[in-house]
Amino acid sequence: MSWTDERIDQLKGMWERGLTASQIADELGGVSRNAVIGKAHRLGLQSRPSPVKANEAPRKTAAAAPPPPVRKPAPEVEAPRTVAAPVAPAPAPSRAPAPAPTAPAAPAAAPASDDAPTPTPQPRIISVGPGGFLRQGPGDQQAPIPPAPPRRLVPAKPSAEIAGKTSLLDLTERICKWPMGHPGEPDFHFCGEQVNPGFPYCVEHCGRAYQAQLPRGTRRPPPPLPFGGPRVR
DNA sequence: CCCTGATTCGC
DNA sequence: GCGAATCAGG
Repeated sequence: MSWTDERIDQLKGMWERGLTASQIADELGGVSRNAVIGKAHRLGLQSRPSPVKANEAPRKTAAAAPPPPVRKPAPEVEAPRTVAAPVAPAPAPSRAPAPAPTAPAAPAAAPASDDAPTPTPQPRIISVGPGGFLRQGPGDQQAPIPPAPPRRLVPAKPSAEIAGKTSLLDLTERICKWPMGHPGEPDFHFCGEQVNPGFPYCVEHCGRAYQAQLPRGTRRPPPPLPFGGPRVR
């Protein structure tokens, strides 16, 4: 895979939205986590909290000059943002339910007397597809991208139903991918158990996913539930 | 162990 | 420019 403009845009977007390099990597596909990080840096994307780069000059109790394990005389080029200060813990504004008071006045009694053209209320035909997805007609296409982000984007908070559940983004090679519920439902999630090594599911769900191959001619045991069958929870 | 991002360096 | 290998902290 190569870094097409499109893929680079995706990378930028996800990186800025705070997805981890791993997530971005398998979202894009065809690239490794390292590739994503490498590309991000080459693009000059802002670095993010790294576990390995907490502070700058942590001179330990080494009395003598510490042996310079320096691999390379790093170019002194450095941003003027010299925050040599003793890493004061930034006053992290707790994400409390504190509504931004600076929010532009709500359009409560918005004097709509302006010349806004009446948004012709056309009859909308909306149907619900499998899984609860809304079907859109050709004319229902939204503008490709909502106009400039109104405010700082905050990672979507998981809905209450899904809290603590295993979501699509949580899946890795060692997490059971057995779906719980049905796509489109508010509480749809994945099993999330430790995987049965070598399989995409945990031991229990492997038992559900795989049937032993029986010798020809033998009578089939209890038929498994058909996929479209009664919902089992 | 798993994860994370940063950096280096051969290609 | 690319990304595997490596490093190093959580």
